[in-house]
Amino acid sequence: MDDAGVADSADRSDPIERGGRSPSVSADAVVDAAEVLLAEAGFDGMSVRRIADAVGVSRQVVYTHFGGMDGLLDELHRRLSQRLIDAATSVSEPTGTTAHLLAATAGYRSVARRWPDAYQLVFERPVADYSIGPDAERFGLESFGHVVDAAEAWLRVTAEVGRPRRSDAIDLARAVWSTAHGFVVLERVGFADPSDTDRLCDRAIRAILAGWHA
Amino acid sequence: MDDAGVADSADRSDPIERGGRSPSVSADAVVDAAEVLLAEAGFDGMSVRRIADAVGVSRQVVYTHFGGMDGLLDELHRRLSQRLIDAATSVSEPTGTTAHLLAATAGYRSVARRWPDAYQLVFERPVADYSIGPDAERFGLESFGHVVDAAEAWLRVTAEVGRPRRSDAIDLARAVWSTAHGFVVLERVGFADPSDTDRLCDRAIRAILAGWHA
DNA sequence: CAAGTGAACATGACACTGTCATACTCGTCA
DNA sequence: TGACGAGTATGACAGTGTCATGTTCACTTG
Repeated sequence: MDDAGVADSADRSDPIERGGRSPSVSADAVVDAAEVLLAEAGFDGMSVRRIADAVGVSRQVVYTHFGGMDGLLDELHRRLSQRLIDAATSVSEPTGTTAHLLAATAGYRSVARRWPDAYQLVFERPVADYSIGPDAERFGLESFGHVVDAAEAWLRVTAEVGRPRRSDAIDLARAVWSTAHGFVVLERVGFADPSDTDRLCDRAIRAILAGWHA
Repeated sequence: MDDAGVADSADRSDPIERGGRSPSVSADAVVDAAEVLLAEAGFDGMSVRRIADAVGVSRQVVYTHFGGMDGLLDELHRRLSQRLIDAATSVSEPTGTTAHLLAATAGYRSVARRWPDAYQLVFERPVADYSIGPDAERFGLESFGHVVDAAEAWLRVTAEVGRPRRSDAIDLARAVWSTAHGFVVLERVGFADPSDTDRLCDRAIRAILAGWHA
C-alpha cells in the first residue's frame, strides 16, 4: 500500500525516456495477462507469480512496471472502470425523456452483469489488503457526470417552470444511480431473480421520476 | 471450500454429544476473537494464526470447530447478518405509514455504517477464496421478509381499493430495499457525502412511494 | 476398576502468497 | 572504452490456509 516512488505507467507512452533503456516487456502485456487470469480464476487466482508465468517473465516485472500488486490493481481498476464508463455512456446523447434514463440505467446494469470482476473491483473491496489509489478513483466521478447530465436533461423537459437547478439534477442523478446500483447488489448476492430485475428496476425508477416533484 | 464432514456448530448446543468429549474451548470464543480482529485489522488481519493466538490455543481449534477458515467465515456471516436483521427490525411494528418505511431504511443504513465489516461480508465478497455457504444465506432472505411486511402494510393503508397483492408488496419492498442499498454502496465507495445521504435517501424513497401507483 | 474409544488440541510440514535485496544483462552516453 | 542505469532474474523472508501426525484426556464399556 506504499504508493511512494511508484512511477505512473501512464507517462510511459514514450518507450524511450530520459536515456533509459526501453522496456523489453510491455506493461500492457502484464495487465492483459492479469485480466485473463482474473476472468478465469478470480481475484484469488490472479497472483504475481501466475501473471509473470503467463507472460513468460519473472515476478520482478510486476514491481518494475507497477511497484507491486497494488499498483497493478490500480491499473486494472483504471482499465475496467473505463470499460464500465464506455459501456454506460455509449447509449446516446441525453434526450431528457424517461426512456433515455431507463435505457442508461439498464445499460449500466447489463455491463455490471457482463463484467462482474470489473464491477467488483470498482464498487467493492475484493482484495482485502488493497484499497484504491487516489488517481484511480476519478473514473467513478467522471461516470457520474454523465448521469447528472441525463438527469438535468430530464428535469429540463419535465419541469413546469424555469430552468432546473444543478443541485436538484445531482440529487435526482444520485437517486436514480443508487437505485440501479442497489438492484445490481441484490442481484449479485442472489436475493433477486435476475430475469425479473429489469422489469422491477424500470418500475422503481419510473416511480422515482413520477414522484420526484411531489 | 470443502463443507464435507464439517459438523454444523449450531447443533453443538448440548456440550455432551454422543459420548464425545465436551469441547474445552468454546466455539464462541473463537468467533469473538475473529470479530475483534476483524474490527481492528480488517479481513486481511483476521488470520487463523492470529485468531488462535488471541484465544490462546492452537490453529487446529479453528479446524475442529469450523472445518477451516471457510466455516468460520460462515459462522461470522451468520452472526453479523443477524446483527443487521436485529437492528433493522427493532424499529417497531409496521404501521403502514411512510414514516415507518423511512425509519426502517434509515436504521438499516445506519447499521451498515456502524458495522461496515458485517455489511461487507453479507453483501460483498471481501475474501477472494470464500463464497458463502448455503445455510448461511437464509438470513438475508429472512430479513427481506420484514421489508415485505412493511411494504404490504404501507400498500394496505394507501391503496385506494381492495387488499394489496402480495406480489406488489414484494415489488415495492425490493424497490425500497434496492434504493437503500444503493445509497449505502455509493457512500461506501466515497461517491456520496455521508452527511447528505440521509436526506437524499429519504427523498428518493418518498419519490418512489409517491410515484408507485402512477 | 481397568481398558478402550474417540474427540479436542498441539505441532511440524507443505505449497502458496507478496515483497525485497541482490546480482546480472545490456543499451545509452560521456 | 568505461561508467551509468533501467530492466530483468533469482533467492530469501515472513506471512497465509491446510493437512498429517502425535498427544492428552474425559467418557463409555467390558
